Order: sequence, then structure tokens, then C-alpha cells
Amino acid sequence: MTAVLWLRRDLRLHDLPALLAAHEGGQVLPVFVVDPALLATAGPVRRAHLVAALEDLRESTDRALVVRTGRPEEEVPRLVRESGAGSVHVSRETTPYGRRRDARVAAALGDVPLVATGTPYAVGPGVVRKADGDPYRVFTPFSRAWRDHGSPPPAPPPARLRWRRGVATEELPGADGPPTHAVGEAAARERWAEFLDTDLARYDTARDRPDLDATSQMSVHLKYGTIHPRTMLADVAAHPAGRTEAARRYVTELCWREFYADVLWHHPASAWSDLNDGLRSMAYEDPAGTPAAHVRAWEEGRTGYPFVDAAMRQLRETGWMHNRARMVVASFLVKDLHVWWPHGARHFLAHLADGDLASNNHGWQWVAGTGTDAAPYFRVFNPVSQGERFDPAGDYVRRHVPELAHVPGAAVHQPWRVPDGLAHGYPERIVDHAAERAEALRRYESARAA
DNA sequence: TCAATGTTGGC
DNA sequence: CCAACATTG
Repeated sequence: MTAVLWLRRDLRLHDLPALLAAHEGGQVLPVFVVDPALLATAGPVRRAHLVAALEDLRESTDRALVVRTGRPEEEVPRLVRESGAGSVHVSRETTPYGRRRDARVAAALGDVPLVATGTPYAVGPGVVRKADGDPYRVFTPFSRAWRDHGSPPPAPPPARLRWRRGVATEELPGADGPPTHAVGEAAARERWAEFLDTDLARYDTARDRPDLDATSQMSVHLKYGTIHPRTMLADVAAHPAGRTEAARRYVTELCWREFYADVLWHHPASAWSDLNDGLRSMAYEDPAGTPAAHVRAWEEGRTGYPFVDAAMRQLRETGWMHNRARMVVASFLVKDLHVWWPHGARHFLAHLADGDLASNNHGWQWVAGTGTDAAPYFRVFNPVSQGERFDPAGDYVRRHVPELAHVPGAAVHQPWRVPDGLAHGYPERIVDHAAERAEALRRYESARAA
């Protein structure tokens, strides 16, 4: 009997042990349904990573992968008919849209079961709850309960899968260029081993430094499911430095990803609207209105604040941005340019190769002061002092902003104070941070009063 | 109070 | 034809 293996971006073969157990003797038809809307909203770098991930998936299925463009509720039943399959296997969906879509597919399949096993999380969303059964809304108690809950060991890699062949496939979608980070299962394993060898031990001190390349860079691999967080947790626990503060810190960062998935599970509307009502009457600028030039300058890295601009250019050019920089540029859009956070979240999701709805949008809500555990609204990141503190030699700025290559050291964070600092085309500041910080606080006070 | 695309159902 | 609705990250 044939089983359809309906693969999604964030779950790969080694995460479906139930399928393997059920089909030791059968044939497996691996399928990926391309959603045109998904490609349409992706910027060029994000698209390049998606296409490369599909190419890797095709290789890791011995080129048996069948690609179809269309609506899953039509394409999946069609593939079942074409192959005579008796079941369809998927990962358990965790986003609100995904859950609705899977319900439609299950209905369209009729008697053929849609079997959901596996999750791209160590502990599935919706599992960790308070004693009274309610979900957590604060990270720290969630992380304790999550740690105490524990997670199953990683599933063994698949063995003896027999691929079903002869079902027509489309060509993979094309991309404008190669991805900027290697994607695929081999690349994920390679980077993970390198991180454990070189960067885990210094993770707690170096992780906040965008100039040092000391983060794990595992986000894109988690996004595409080419490594499972249970594998990572087991490897950290078994590592010589597994009991250190640095390792604990890394596990906490993995827990943030699980926490935000859990929040989205319980509050689907929080993807694109304020989770907390407190700032409902906040006055924001319309990004399509007069200050549109400001938003475009932010997107293109021309705000005149070097740390912000380096980060925004890193995003567009490489499809990735250091987490410290993500917080600073988000604060700049929301509190210096007074733009509602979903505008920024959308831009991030279009360009980040690792962009994940739950982590990205709740991270934005955290900065904007509307989310779980949110930073209080009056806490405004200073783009200059953040740069001086976390890029102390200015290397990060010069790496991404060539117009400032001639400014040495930390002076690069305030080129307007350097003779000839703006001589090679770097722009003047589009706003005055101190004035806009005060303006943000004024708006916050009147929103609270309302 | 996301933006962009695709679908539907009125005429 | 096009406005309203649905869908995606």
C-alpha cells in the first residue's frame, strides 16, 4: 500500500517515525504543494532559500519528490487518487491558518485518513499549561514548566523507505540567485557540529554581539525542519559544556521559540493584532502617508543611524539579521518613526530566510509593548548607544555600510561628529532620536489616559 | 490598524 | 467587470 507523505516547510522525513513504523513494507510518495501566495509574498533572498530547501528535499527523497502548485485541498486528494494511496501523513500543524487548511484537506480526503504525527518543537504547542489548565502568558514561568515537562528523545533517522515513483511532478519554482546561507540537512548538521565545537561555550557572553558571528545560525535550519530541536537539546545535554551557564542560555533561546508557538496556538489573532489591549488607542503614523519616505529609508537602510542601517542592509542582502539588531531596528520603526508593528513584521517576513510567524510577530509585539511579557512601552532603544555597546569596534557597521568604511573604530556609530564622516554618501539622520523618543512617550501617555 | 494575490459571486 | 472575501508569511 502507498502512503502519501505530505511535506511542509518545517518538517522533514526524520520527524515522522509513526509513518516509518506504519509503512515498513509499503511505498511512500513524498509530496510538496507549492502555494503561489507564499512565493508572491517572499522577497528574493527568502525565495532563494525556499527553493534551495526544496531542492535539498528532492535530493533527500532520491528525487522521488512530487511538486504540485495549487490548493492543498485539491492537490493532495488528487495525488491520493493518482497513486491509489491509503493514507496521507503530515506534521501536526501549529499555526491558525495551517490548522484550518488541514481541516479542509481532511474533509476533502473523505475516507482516506489524514494522519498527523510529529511536531517541529521539542514540546508541542498547547501542551505546557499552568496548574489550573490555563496557558502561560509570561515567559519565565513557562520556561520552568517547559523544562520540567521534558521532551522525548530525537526520533531515529528513517530507514528502508521505498519511494513510490511514476507520479507526474512539476518543475521546482525558480529563484533569481543562490541562497546566501547553505540550507539542507547536511548543512544543518555541519553548522550544528561547528557551533557545539566553537561557539556554545562562549554563547552567553558573545551571543549579543552582532560583530562576532557567535550565534548558532540555526534558525533557518529550524525553520525548514532540517534539524529537530529535540536533537539539539539532546546534543547540548550530552556536551562537555552542557551544564554551564552558556548551555542553559542557549536552551532558553530554544524555549523562546516554543513559547511563542504556544502563545500563537492559544491566541491566533495575536499574529497580526495587539495581544494586549492597553495600547489600542495609540496614535501611529500611516506608513502610506506623509512619512512614507521614512519607512522606505528604514527598509533600505538609509535612516542615518549606522547600527540601524547596517542591520537593515544585512537583512535585505543576506536574509538574516542578528537578534540584537532585530530588537533595535524594531524599536526604531515603532518608537522613532511611530509606525504600528505589523508593518515591520511584514517586512521582516518577506526578507528573513528564517522568518517564522510566531517568533517574528511576537518578537515585534514584545518590542512594541503590546505582547506577552512585553518590554514596557517607555523603554526605548537608543540606536547609538546600542551600537557602541554591542558593536564596540564598529566592525558590524562597516561590514554592511560601505559609505562608512573610512570611519575607524566606534566613531562609526556617530559619523556626523567625524570630519568627513558623511563625505562618501552616507545620509543625514532622518529623525532626531531624542525628540522622537519624547514624542513616543507623549503618545504613550495619552494612549494610557484614553 | 499588514500587503499582495487569488477566489467568489454579484451583475 | 469588480467589490468582497479568503489566504499566506
